[in-house]
Amino acid sequence: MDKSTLFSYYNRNGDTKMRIKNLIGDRFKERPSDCVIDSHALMVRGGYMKYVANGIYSLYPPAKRITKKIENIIREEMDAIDGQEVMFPVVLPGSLWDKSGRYDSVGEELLRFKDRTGSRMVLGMTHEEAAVHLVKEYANSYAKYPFMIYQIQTKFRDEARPRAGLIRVREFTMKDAYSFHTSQEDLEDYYDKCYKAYHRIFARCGVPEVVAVASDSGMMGGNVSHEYMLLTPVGEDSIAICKECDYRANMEAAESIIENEPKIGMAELTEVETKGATSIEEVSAFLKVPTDHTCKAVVYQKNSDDSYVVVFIRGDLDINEAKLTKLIGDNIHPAVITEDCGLVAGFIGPKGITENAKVLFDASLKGMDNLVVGANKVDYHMTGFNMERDYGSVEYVDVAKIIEGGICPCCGKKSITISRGIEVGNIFQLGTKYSKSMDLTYLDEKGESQHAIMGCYGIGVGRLAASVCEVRRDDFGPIWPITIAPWEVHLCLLRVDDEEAKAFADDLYEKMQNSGLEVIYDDRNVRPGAMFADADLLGAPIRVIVGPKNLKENLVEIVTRDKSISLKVNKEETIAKVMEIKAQLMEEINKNV
RNA sequence: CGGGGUGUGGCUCAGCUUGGCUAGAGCGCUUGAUUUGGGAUCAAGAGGUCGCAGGUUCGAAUCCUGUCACCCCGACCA
Repeated sequence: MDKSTLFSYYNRNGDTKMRIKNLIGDRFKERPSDCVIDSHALMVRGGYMKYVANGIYSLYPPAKRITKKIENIIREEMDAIDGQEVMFPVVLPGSLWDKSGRYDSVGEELLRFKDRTGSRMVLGMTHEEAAVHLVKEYANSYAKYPFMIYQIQTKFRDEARPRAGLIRVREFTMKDAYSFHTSQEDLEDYYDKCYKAYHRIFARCGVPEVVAVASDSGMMGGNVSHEYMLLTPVGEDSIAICKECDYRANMEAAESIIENEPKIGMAELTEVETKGATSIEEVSAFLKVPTDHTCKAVVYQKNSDDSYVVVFIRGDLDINEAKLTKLIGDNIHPAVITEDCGLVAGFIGPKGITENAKVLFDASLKGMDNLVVGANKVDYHMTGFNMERDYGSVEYVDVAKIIEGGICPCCGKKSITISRGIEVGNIFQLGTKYSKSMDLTYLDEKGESQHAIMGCYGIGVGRLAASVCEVRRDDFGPIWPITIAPWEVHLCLLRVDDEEAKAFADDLYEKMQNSGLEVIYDDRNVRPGAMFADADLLGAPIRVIVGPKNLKENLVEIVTRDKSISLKVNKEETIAKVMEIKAQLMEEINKNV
C-alpha cells in the first residue's frame, strides 16, 4: 500500500454515504454575536458544534468526523512509538488523588463532588494517578520497562473563563500518554521520539508550522517540558522566538537578558519635586528622562499571608509574573497599597524603603547610574541614583518580561520576536513525582527497589481541530486539510430538476464512493449560491460541480476549496481526475511529515 | 473573584431614554407558484409567558429592587 492509500484506509469514517439534505445541523449566514474569533464563528455557522453550557459543546457530524480523523492520526503515531491504547475512567475516586497529594493541592479546576454514599469523587482533568494505578502491580520488574500507555478520552477542567469556542473549554477530548522508564537517559530517548512523533502528527493534520517551545516547568524545577504552539494572533500564549537561532520559549519561561546602556556619567543624588507624577510615563515626561533611565517599583502581595513584595525594575520593562512566582515560591497578586503599610504609592524607591516589604531588584538595574527613582515621599522622586553607591550591592534576579527585539538567551543576538500561539499539545518529563508519591516501584537487576521515571504527553483534539480551522480558512469557511476534512469531496448538483444531470450526478456519487472517496452529495433543489455557500462552510478540499450547462459539452467542473485548482474535465474522466487531485493534496501534506 | 456589557420567536437585531393600540423587521422554517452557475421572488402560514421573581402604576419589554444566565477585559489555569 502506498502512503496515500494508508491514510485513506486508516481515516475512513465508516459509511461514507451522506446527502447534505440528511446532514444533522443547520448552516446559516449571520455571524453569531458571541463568537469572537473567526474559527469559532465559522464552526457555529457551519453546523459543526452547538453550545450547551459555559465551556461545554456538543459536536455535530462534521466536527465529529474531523476529530475522529485527528484521533486516528494520533493513534497511528502513538502506536508507531510503541504506545498501547488504554482507557481510564472519567470519574475517579478522591482517594486516588489523595495519594498524589493533588486532591488538596489542585485548585478549583478540579471538579470535586460526592456520590450517593458520600464518597469523594473527582472528574478526571489529567490521568497521572490513574496511569500509575493501572500499572502499579504490572510494572514491578525492570524487565517490563520501558512502556507507554495512552488514551483518547474526555477531560473536564473547571476553567475560570472558557472562551473562543473549542479553543478553551471545560469539557474536551484529549489524548494523554504516560511513559515509564528505569533511567533518566531512557526517558530522554523516549521523550525525543515523542517530540518527533508530535511533529509528524501536526504535519499530518495539515499544520506543519506548529512549533515546539520550551515551557515553564513549574514549581518542581529542573524538569524539561515543551509546548507545541500553533502561531496565530488569536492565541492565548505569548512566545519568544529568536530569528537567528533555534531558541523558542513561552514568555512565561523565557529568560530576559539585559545589556545595560553605557554609563551616562555619575550624577549627584538629588531630591526633586514631581508633583502628581506617579506613573513612569508621567515622571519621565516631567523630568525629560527616557524611561529606561528610570527605576520603577511594582508591588505584589503573597497570596499566603498578604505580605508585600516590591520589585524594582528598569522603567521601560515589565514584570514576568510567572518567573516571579517561581522565584518567590508562592502565589502572588497585585498589591492593594494601604495607608499604613509604609509604601508610598507612586513614589516608591529603593532608598529608605520600609522594612515591611521584601525587596527584589531585577537584573535590568545592575550597574545602572543616574537613575530616576521614587523618594518614598509623596510628590518627590530622586535623580542621579546609583545602585551601588546609594543602595549598596544586592543580588539581582531575573523577573523581567523578555521584549520584542530583546537579546536571545541562546545566541546573544538582539533577535527576539514575540508571537501569539495556541498550545495544541505538550510533553513533559515528570521524573519520579508520581512514582514516589504513589509508590510505583520495581526491582532492578541487583534486586533493589527503584522508583519508575515517567513522562507524560498530551494533545487537545478539539482544540487542534479548531486551531486548524483558525489558520486554514477564508472569509467563507474552513479549508480543511484533506487528511482531516469531514469529507474529501463535495459533490454539487446544480439543477436537480434536470433529469440528465441528476442521473449523471447520482451515478457519479455511487462510483466515487466505490472508488474509496468520502463524498458528501448536495442534490437539494436550492439555488447554486446557497449550495456553494454551504460547501464553503463544510470545507471539503475537493468540489465537483455537475450542471446541465457543462454537461451539454460533456464537462464536469472540479475545484479545490483553496481555489488553487479549477478545471473542467470530460465527464468520463471525473473520478480519475479527482483521485489525482486527492493524491496531490495528500502528497503536499506528506512532504512535510 | 474584580471591572464593563447583554438577555425580546431557531439566528441577527429594533423598540426601552420620555410606560399607553393586538410586540416588530430581516434571515431561517412550513405550503403553493414562478425561478435556478455564488446565500432568488411573490403569496399564504407556524413560531414570543420580552431571562426569572417581586415591586410601582389604571396600565410595564420599557421604571425600581433582587436574582439567574451569557459575553468581553483582567485574575486564575496539574
